[in-house]
Amino acid sequence: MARAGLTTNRLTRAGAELADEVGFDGVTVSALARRFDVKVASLYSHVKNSQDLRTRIALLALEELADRGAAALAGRAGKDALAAFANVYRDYAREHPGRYAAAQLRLDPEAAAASAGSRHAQMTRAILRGYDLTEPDQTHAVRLLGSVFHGYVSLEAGGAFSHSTPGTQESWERTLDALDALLRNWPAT
Amino acid sequence: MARAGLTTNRLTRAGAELADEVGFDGVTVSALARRFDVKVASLYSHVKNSQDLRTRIALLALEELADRGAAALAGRAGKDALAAFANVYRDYAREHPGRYAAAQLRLDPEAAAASAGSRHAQMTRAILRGYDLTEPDQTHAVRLLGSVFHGYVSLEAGGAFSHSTPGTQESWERTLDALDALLRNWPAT
DNA sequence: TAATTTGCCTAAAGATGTTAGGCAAATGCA
DNA sequence: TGCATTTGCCTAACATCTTTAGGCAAATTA
Repeated sequence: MARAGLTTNRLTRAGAELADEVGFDGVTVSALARRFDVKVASLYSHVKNSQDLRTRIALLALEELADRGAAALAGRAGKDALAAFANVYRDYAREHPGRYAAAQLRLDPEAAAASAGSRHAQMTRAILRGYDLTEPDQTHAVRLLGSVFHGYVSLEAGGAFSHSTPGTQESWERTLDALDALLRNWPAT
Repeated sequence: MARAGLTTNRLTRAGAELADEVGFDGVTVSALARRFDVKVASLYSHVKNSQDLRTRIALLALEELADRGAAALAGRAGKDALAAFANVYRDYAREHPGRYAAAQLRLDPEAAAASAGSRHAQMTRAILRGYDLTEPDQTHAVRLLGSVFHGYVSLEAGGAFSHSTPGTQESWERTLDALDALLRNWPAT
Protein backbone atom coordinates (compact mmCIF):
# COMPACT_ATOMS: atom_id res chain seq x y z
CA MET A 1 0.00 0.00 0.00
CA ALA A 2 1.45 3.34 -1.04
CA ARG A 3 2.38 5.73 1.74
CA ALA A 4 0.90 9.15 2.03
CA GLY A 5 4.05 10.89 3.19
CA LEU A 6 2.67 12.30 6.39
CA THR A 7 4.88 14.51 8.50
CA THR A 8 4.32 16.56 11.58
CA ASN A 9 5.10 19.65 9.55
CA ARG A 10 2.85 18.76 6.65
CA LEU A 11 0.03 18.02 9.04
CA THR A 12 0.56 21.32 10.78
CA ARG A 13 0.58 23.28 7.53
CA ALA A 14 -2.46 21.45 6.21
CA GLY A 15 -4.16 22.06 9.53
CA ALA A 16 -3.49 25.76 9.17
CA GLU A 17 -5.03 25.76 5.70
CA LEU A 18 -7.99 23.84 7.02
CA ALA A 19 -8.38 26.38 9.80
CA ASP A 20 -8.53 29.22 7.29
CA GLU A 21 -11.15 27.36 5.30
CA VAL A 22 -13.48 26.10 7.99
CA GLY A 23 -12.44 27.98 11.11
CA PHE A 24 -10.10 26.92 13.86
CA ASP A 25 -12.89 25.06 15.62
CA GLY A 26 -13.32 22.93 12.55
CA VAL A 27 -9.74 21.71 12.72
CA THR A 28 -10.17 18.13 13.77
CA VAL A 29 -7.98 15.08 13.47
CA SER A 30 -10.69 13.43 11.43
CA ALA A 31 -11.03 16.28 8.97
CA LEU A 32 -7.28 16.39 8.54
CA ALA A 33 -7.12 12.64 7.92
CA ARG A 34 -9.82 13.02 5.29
CA ARG A 35 -7.81 15.71 3.61
CA PHE A 36 -4.84 13.37 3.28
CA ASP A 37 -7.11 10.47 2.36
CA VAL A 38 -5.74 8.50 5.23
CA LYS A 39 -7.22 6.77 8.25
CA VAL A 40 -7.59 8.82 11.40
CA ALA A 41 -5.34 6.65 13.54
CA SER A 42 -2.45 7.27 11.15
CA LEU A 43 -2.13 10.86 12.28
CA TYR A 44 -1.34 9.79 15.80
CA SER A 45 2.16 8.73 14.78
CA HIS A 46 2.97 12.31 13.88
CA VAL A 47 0.93 14.30 16.34
CA LYS A 48 0.34 13.45 19.98
CA ASN A 49 -3.33 14.28 19.97
CA SER A 50 -5.83 16.86 18.88
CA GLN A 51 -4.59 19.44 21.36
CA ASP A 52 -1.03 18.95 20.16
CA LEU A 53 -2.10 19.55 16.59
CA ARG A 54 -3.90 22.74 17.49
CA THR A 55 -0.96 23.98 19.50
CA ARG A 56 1.35 23.41 16.55
CA ILE A 57 -0.95 25.40 14.30
CA ALA A 58 -1.00 28.19 16.87
CA LEU A 59 2.80 28.26 17.01
CA LEU A 60 3.00 28.29 13.24
CA ALA A 61 0.63 31.26 13.09
CA LEU A 62 2.60 33.14 15.73
CA GLU A 63 5.80 32.56 13.77
CA GLU A 64 4.29 33.70 10.50
CA LEU A 65 2.86 36.78 12.13
CA ALA A 66 6.18 37.65 13.77
CA ASP A 67 8.05 37.12 10.50
CA ARG A 68 5.74 39.43 8.64
CA GLY A 69 5.95 41.97 11.40
CA ALA A 70 9.73 41.93 11.31
CA ALA A 71 9.73 42.37 7.55
CA ALA A 72 7.35 45.29 7.82
CA LEU A 73 9.44 47.04 10.44
CA ALA A 74 12.68 46.82 8.50
CA GLY A 75 13.85 50.31 7.58
CA ARG A 76 10.88 52.08 9.08
CA ALA A 77 10.45 54.28 12.13
CA GLY A 78 7.86 56.43 13.86
CA LYS A 79 4.35 56.42 12.54
CA ASP A 80 5.49 54.70 9.39
CA ALA A 81 6.63 51.75 11.45
CA LEU A 82 3.52 51.81 13.59
CA ALA A 83 1.21 51.73 10.59
CA ALA A 84 3.19 49.08 8.74
CA PHE A 85 3.24 46.79 11.74
CA ALA A 86 -0.41 47.31 12.51
CA ASN A 87 -1.40 46.68 8.91
CA VAL A 88 0.53 43.45 8.85
CA TYR A 89 -1.38 42.35 11.87
CA ARG A 90 -4.75 43.23 10.45
CA ASP A 91 -4.01 41.89 6.98
CA TYR A 92 -2.84 38.60 8.38
CA ALA A 93 -6.02 38.22 10.37
CA ARG A 94 -8.12 38.97 7.30
CA GLU A 95 -6.20 36.70 4.98
CA HIS A 96 -5.88 33.90 7.52
CA PRO A 97 -8.79 34.04 9.93
CA GLY A 98 -8.32 30.47 11.09
CA ARG A 99 -4.61 30.92 11.72
CA TYR A 100 -5.35 34.18 13.51
CA ALA A 101 -7.86 32.43 15.73
CA ALA A 102 -5.25 29.75 16.36
CA ALA A 103 -2.74 32.39 17.43
CA GLN A 104 -5.18 33.31 20.19
CA LEU A 105 -5.07 29.82 21.67
CA ARG A 106 -4.01 29.86 25.25
CA LEU A 107 -0.65 28.11 25.47
CA ASP A 108 0.80 26.49 28.54
CA PRO A 109 3.57 28.64 30.00
CA GLU A 110 6.47 26.60 28.57
CA ALA A 111 5.05 26.64 25.06
CA ALA A 112 4.22 30.33 25.37
CA ALA A 113 7.74 31.18 26.42
CA ALA A 114 9.21 29.25 23.50
CA SER A 115 6.77 30.78 21.05
CA ALA A 116 7.14 33.78 18.82
CA GLY A 117 4.85 35.67 21.15
CA SER A 118 7.74 37.44 22.83
CA ARG A 119 9.07 38.54 19.44
CA HIS A 120 5.86 40.51 19.08
CA ALA A 121 6.40 42.31 22.33
CA GLN A 122 9.98 43.07 21.28
CA MET A 123 8.86 44.46 17.96
CA THR A 124 6.22 46.62 19.56
CA ARG A 125 8.91 47.97 21.83
CA ALA A 126 11.02 48.69 18.79
CA ILE A 127 8.23 50.78 17.33
CA LEU A 128 8.15 52.83 20.50
CA ARG A 129 11.78 53.83 19.97
CA GLY A 130 10.37 56.34 17.54
CA TYR A 131 8.50 57.98 20.39
CA ASP A 132 9.69 59.47 23.61
CA LEU A 133 8.63 56.99 26.25
CA THR A 134 10.56 55.56 29.16
CA GLU A 135 9.71 52.73 31.50
CA PRO A 136 7.22 51.95 32.86
CA ASP A 137 5.21 53.94 30.33
CA GLN A 138 6.84 52.03 27.54
CA THR A 139 5.41 48.78 28.86
CA HIS A 140 2.02 50.36 29.33
CA ALA A 141 2.15 51.55 25.74
CA VAL A 142 3.21 48.13 24.48
CA ARG A 143 0.18 46.66 26.16
CA LEU A 144 -2.10 49.36 24.85
CA LEU A 145 -0.92 48.86 21.29
CA GLY A 146 -1.33 45.11 21.56
CA SER A 147 -4.80 45.62 22.94
CA VAL A 148 -5.87 47.93 20.16
CA PHE A 149 -4.48 45.75 17.40
CA HIS A 150 -5.94 42.58 18.74
CA GLY A 151 -9.18 44.17 19.83
CA TYR A 152 -9.84 45.97 16.59
CA VAL A 153 -8.97 43.01 14.43
CA SER A 154 -11.02 40.55 16.37
CA LEU A 155 -14.06 42.80 16.68
CA GLU A 156 -13.85 43.50 12.97
CA ALA A 157 -13.56 39.79 12.22
CA GLY A 158 -16.58 39.16 14.43
CA GLY A 159 -18.58 41.57 12.33
CA ALA A 160 -19.00 44.10 15.12
CA PHE A 161 -18.28 47.02 12.78
CA SER A 162 -19.83 45.70 9.64
CA HIS A 163 -23.34 47.10 9.89
CA SER A 164 -22.62 50.75 10.39
CA THR A 165 -20.95 53.62 8.61
CA PRO A 166 -18.26 54.79 8.11
CA GLY A 167 -16.34 51.85 6.71
CA THR A 168 -13.91 49.92 8.84
CA GLN A 169 -10.95 50.87 6.70
CA GLU A 170 -11.49 54.53 7.52
CA SER A 171 -11.85 53.83 11.22
CA TRP A 172 -8.70 51.77 11.13
CA GLU A 173 -6.70 54.58 9.57
CA ARG A 174 -8.06 57.11 12.01
CA THR A 175 -7.29 54.73 14.85
CA LEU A 176 -3.68 54.60 13.75
CA ASP A 177 -3.62 58.39 13.53
CA ALA A 178 -5.01 58.56 17.02
CA LEU A 179 -2.46 56.10 18.41
CA ASP A 180 0.36 58.04 16.80
CA ALA A 181 -0.94 61.24 18.34
CA LEU A 182 -1.31 59.57 21.69
CA LEU A 183 2.22 58.21 21.68
CA ARG A 184 3.59 61.62 20.78
CA ASN A 185 1.63 63.21 23.63
CA TRP A 186 1.68 60.49 26.23
CA PRO A 187 0.14 61.90 29.42
CA ALA A 188 2.40 62.36 32.44
CA THR A 189 1.52 60.33 35.48
CA MET B 1 -40.56 9.54 37.96
CA ALA B 2 -40.01 12.97 39.51
CA ARG B 3 -39.40 15.79 37.08
CA ALA B 4 -36.31 17.88 37.17
CA GLY B 5 -37.99 21.16 36.35
CA LEU B 6 -35.95 21.97 33.29
CA THR B 7 -36.56 25.26 31.56
CA THR B 8 -34.86 27.04 28.73
CA ASN B 9 -33.94 29.81 31.16
CA ARG B 10 -32.66 27.52 33.85
CA LEU B 11 -30.58 25.67 31.30
CA THR B 12 -29.18 28.91 30.01
CA ARG B 13 -28.26 30.16 33.45
CA ALA B 14 -26.75 26.85 34.45
CA GLY B 15 -24.86 26.83 31.18
CA ALA B 16 -23.44 30.24 32.01
CA GLU B 17 -22.28 29.00 35.40
CA LEU B 18 -20.78 25.96 33.78
CA ALA B 19 -18.97 28.20 31.31
CA ASP B 20 -17.41 30.18 34.13
CA GLU B 21 -16.28 26.98 35.80
CA VAL B 22 -14.89 24.99 32.90
CA GLY B 23 -14.63 27.50 30.07
CA PHE B 24 -17.06 28.20 27.28
CA ASP B 25 -15.65 25.35 25.22
CA GLY B 26 -16.58 22.98 28.00
CA VAL B 27 -20.23 23.91 27.78
CA THR B 28 -21.75 20.86 26.26
CA VAL B 29 -25.23 19.44 26.23
CA SER B 30 -23.91 16.35 27.98
CA ALA B 31 -22.19 18.25 30.76
CA LEU B 32 -25.30 20.30 31.35
CA ALA B 33 -27.47 17.18 31.48
CA ARG B 34 -25.10 15.72 34.05
CA ARG B 35 -25.41 18.85 36.13
CA PHE B 36 -29.19 18.44 36.25
CA ASP B 37 -28.86 14.70 36.72
CA VAL B 38 -30.95 14.14 33.67
CA LYS B 39 -30.50 12.28 30.41
CA VAL B 40 -28.99 14.18 27.54
CA ALA B 41 -31.96 13.86 25.24
CA SER B 42 -34.14 15.62 27.79
CA LEU B 43 -32.46 18.92 27.11
CA TYR B 44 -33.56 18.87 23.52
CA SER B 45 -37.11 19.74 24.52
CA HIS B 46 -35.90 23.06 25.89
CA VAL B 47 -33.03 23.91 23.62
CA LYS B 48 -32.84 23.32 19.88
CA ASN B 49 -29.30 22.04 19.92
CA SER B 50 -25.85 22.73 21.21
CA GLN B 51 -25.44 25.84 19.10
CA ASP B 52 -28.74 27.21 20.35
CA LEU B 53 -27.66 26.70 23.95
CA ARG B 54 -24.40 28.52 23.37
CA THR B 55 -26.13 31.36 21.63
CA ARG B 56 -28.51 31.78 24.56
CA ILE B 57 -25.58 31.93 26.96
CA ALA B 58 -23.95 34.53 24.75
CA LEU B 59 -27.10 36.66 24.75
CA LEU B 60 -27.38 36.36 28.51
CA ALA B 61 -23.81 37.52 28.94
CA LEU B 62 -24.34 40.46 26.60
CA GLU B 63 -27.41 41.49 28.59
CA GLU B 64 -25.66 41.23 31.92
CA LEU B 65 -22.73 43.22 30.63
CA ALA B 66 -24.97 45.91 29.21
CA ASP B 67 -26.96 46.11 32.45
CA ARG B 68 -23.83 46.56 34.50
CA GLY B 69 -22.53 49.12 32.06
CA ALA B 70 -25.73 51.12 32.26
CA ALA B 71 -25.63 51.06 36.05
CA ALA B 72 -22.03 52.23 36.04
CA LEU B 73 -22.75 55.13 33.72
CA ALA B 74 -25.66 56.48 35.71
CA GLY B 75 -24.77 59.90 37.06
CA ARG B 76 -21.26 59.96 35.69
CA ALA B 77 -19.62 61.90 32.89
CA GLY B 78 -16.22 62.49 31.37
CA LYS B 79 -13.32 60.44 32.54
CA ASP B 80 -15.30 59.24 35.49
CA ALA B 81 -17.82 57.65 33.15
CA LEU B 82 -15.09 56.26 30.93
CA ALA B 83 -13.30 54.59 33.81
CA ALA B 84 -16.45 53.24 35.42
CA PHE B 85 -17.63 51.71 32.19
CA ALA B 86 -14.26 50.25 31.37
CA ASN B 87 -13.89 48.77 34.83
CA VAL B 88 -17.26 47.12 34.58
CA TYR B 89 -16.16 45.52 31.38
CA ARG B 90 -12.90 44.26 32.79
CA ASP B 91 -14.36 43.14 36.09
CA TYR B 92 -17.08 41.20 34.36
CA ALA B 93 -14.54 39.39 32.24
CA ARG B 94 -12.49 38.53 35.29
CA GLU B 95 -15.41 37.38 37.40
CA HIS B 96 -17.10 35.54 34.57
CA PRO B 97 -14.49 34.36 32.08
CA GLY B 98 -16.79 31.79 30.53
CA ARG B 99 -19.62 34.24 30.06
CA TYR B 100 -17.19 36.76 28.66
CA ALA B 101 -15.94 34.22 26.16
CA ALA B 102 -19.55 33.47 25.31
CA ALA B 103 -20.20 37.14 24.64
CA GLN B 104 -17.54 36.92 21.93
CA LEU B 105 -19.46 34.26 20.07
CA ARG B 106 -20.21 35.28 16.53
CA LEU B 107 -23.96 35.66 16.22
CA ASP B 108 -25.95 35.46 13.04
CA PRO B 109 -27.08 38.93 11.93
CA GLU B 110 -30.65 38.62 13.22
CA ALA B 111 -29.56 37.48 16.66
CA ALA B 112 -26.88 40.13 16.75
CA ALA B 113 -29.35 42.87 15.94
CA ALA B 114 -31.73 41.69 18.65
CA SER B 115 -28.92 41.36 21.18
CA ALA B 116 -27.71 43.81 23.77
CA GLY B 117 -24.67 44.41 21.58
CA SER B 118 -26.11 47.64 20.25
CA ARG B 119 -26.75 48.90 23.77
CA HIS B 120 -23.00 48.74 24.26
CA ALA B 121 -22.35 50.91 21.27
CA GLN B 122 -24.97 53.37 22.51
CA MET B 123 -23.40 53.53 25.93
CA THR B 124 -19.96 54.07 24.51
CA ARG B 125 -21.41 56.92 22.48
CA ALA B 126 -22.89 58.33 25.66
CA ILE B 127 -19.45 58.37 27.25
CA LEU B 128 -18.19 60.38 24.33
CA ARG B 129 -20.70 63.13 25.08
CA GLY B 130 -18.25 64.19 27.74
CA TYR B 131 -15.69 64.87 25.03
CA ASP B 132 -15.77 67.10 22.04
CA LEU B 133 -16.13 64.77 19.11
CA THR B 134 -18.41 64.96 16.11
CA GLU B 135 -19.16 62.39 13.46
CA PRO B 136 -17.47 60.55 11.92
CA ASP B 137 -14.79 60.84 14.58
CA GLN B 138 -17.27 59.81 17.21
CA THR B 139 -17.80 56.49 15.49
CA HIS B 140 -14.07 56.01 15.08
CA ALA B 141 -13.65 56.67 18.78
CA VAL B 142 -16.44 54.25 19.68
CA ARG B 143 -14.64 51.58 17.74
CA LEU B 144 -11.31 52.44 19.27
CA LEU B 145 -12.69 52.25 22.79
CA GLY B 146 -14.36 48.95 22.08
CA SER B 147 -11.11 47.64 20.65
CA VAL B 148 -9.05 48.67 23.65
CA PHE B 149 -11.50 47.30 26.18
CA HIS B 150 -11.95 44.01 24.44
CA GLY B 151 -8.33 43.71 23.43
CA TYR B 152 -6.92 44.48 26.84
CA VAL B 153 -9.33 42.24 28.67
CA SER B 154 -8.87 39.30 26.38
CA LEU B 155 -5.09 39.57 26.24
CA GLU B 156 -5.02 39.84 30.00
CA ALA B 157 -7.30 36.82 30.34
CA GLY B 158 -5.03 34.91 27.98
CA GLY B 159 -2.11 35.58 30.25
CA ALA B 160 -0.30 37.78 27.78
CA PHE B 161 0.59 40.35 30.45
CA SER B 162 1.09 38.06 33.37
CA HIS B 163 4.79 37.36 33.18
CA SER B 164 6.20 40.83 33.11
CA THR B 165 6.27 43.92 35.26
CA PRO B 166 4.64 46.31 35.98
CA GLY B 167 1.39 44.73 37.08
CA THR B 168 -1.62 44.67 34.83
CA GLN B 169 -3.66 46.84 37.18
CA GLU B 170 -1.21 49.67 36.75
CA SER B 171 -1.16 49.31 32.99
CA TRP B 172 -4.93 49.30 32.94
CA GLU B 173 -5.13 52.54 34.88
CA ARG B 174 -2.54 54.19 32.70
CA THR B 175 -4.38 52.95 29.64
CA LEU B 176 -7.53 54.68 30.84
CA ASP B 177 -5.53 57.84 31.50
CA ALA B 178 -4.14 57.62 27.99
CA LEU B 179 -7.56 57.11 26.43
CA ASP B 180 -8.94 60.08 28.32
CA ALA B 181 -6.05 62.23 27.14
CA LEU B 182 -6.54 61.01 23.61
CA LEU B 183 -10.25 61.80 23.58
CA ARG B 184 -9.57 65.28 24.90
CA ASN B 185 -6.98 65.86 22.19
CA TRP B 186 -8.39 63.90 19.30
CA PRO B 187 -6.23 64.60 16.25
CA ALA B 188 -7.79 66.54 13.40
CA THR B 189 -8.05 64.73 10.10
C1' DT C 1 19.28 -10.17 0.42
C1' DA C 2 18.06 -10.31 5.25
C1' DA C 3 17.01 -7.62 9.34
C1' DT C 4 15.11 -3.69 11.17
C1' DT C 5 12.56 0.31 11.35
C1' DT C 6 8.81 3.03 10.01
C1' DG C 7 4.19 4.19 8.22
C1' DC C 8 -0.29 3.36 7.69
C1' DC C 9 -3.92 0.04 8.68
C1' DT C 10 -7.83 -2.55 11.29
C1' DA C 11 -10.26 -2.99 15.45
C1' DA C 12 -12.31 -1.38 19.46
C1' DA C 13 -13.99 1.55 23.03
C1' DG C 14 -15.45 6.00 25.02
C1' DA C 15 -17.54 10.72 24.59
C1' DT C 16 -20.64 13.95 22.37
C1' DG C 17 -24.65 15.45 19.36
C1' DT C 18 -29.05 14.51 17.58
C1' DT C 19 -33.52 12.31 16.35
C1' DA C 20 -37.66 9.30 17.05
C1' DG C 21 -40.90 7.41 19.67
C1' DG C 22 -42.84 5.93 24.50
C1' DC C 23 -44.64 6.24 29.26
C1' DA C 24 -45.95 8.71 33.20
C1' DA C 25 -46.71 13.03 35.61
C1' DA C 26 -48.95 17.39 35.49
C1' DT C 27 -52.67 20.12 33.90
C1' DG C 28 -57.25 21.37 32.23
C1' DC C 29 -61.94 20.54 31.76
C1' DA C 30 -66.59 18.38 32.39
C1' DT D 1 -63.62 14.10 41.16
C1' DG D 2 -62.58 11.63 37.05
C1' DC D 3 -60.97 11.71 32.50
C1' DA D 4 -58.45 13.62 28.43
C1' DT D 5 -54.72 16.10 26.93
C1' DT D 6 -50.44 18.04 27.20
C1' DT D 7 -45.88 18.08 28.69
C1' DG D 8 -41.47 16.31 30.50
C1' DC D 9 -38.20 13.12 30.75
C1' DC D 10 -36.90 8.51 29.22
C1' DT D 11 -34.91 4.57 26.18
C1' DA D 12 -32.98 3.36 21.89
C1' DA D 13 -30.33 4.15 18.03
C1' DC D 14 -27.06 6.21 15.00
C1' DA D 15 -23.43 9.55 13.38
C1' DT D 16 -19.08 11.86 14.38
C1' DC D 17 -14.81 12.53 16.78
C1' DT D 18 -10.82 11.02 19.89
C1' DT D 19 -7.67 7.85 21.30
C1' DT D 20 -5.14 3.36 22.09
C1' DA D 21 -3.35 -1.30 20.81
C1' DG D 22 -1.54 -4.28 17.84
C1' DG D 23 -0.53 -5.94 12.80
C1' DC D 24 1.35 -6.04 8.09
C1' DA D 25 3.87 -4.20 4.40
C1' DA D 26 7.00 -0.74 2.56
C1' DA D 27 11.25 1.63 3.17
C1' DT D 28 15.79 1.67 5.04
C1' DT D 29 20.05 -0.29 6.65
C1' DA D 30 23.59 -3.56 6.91
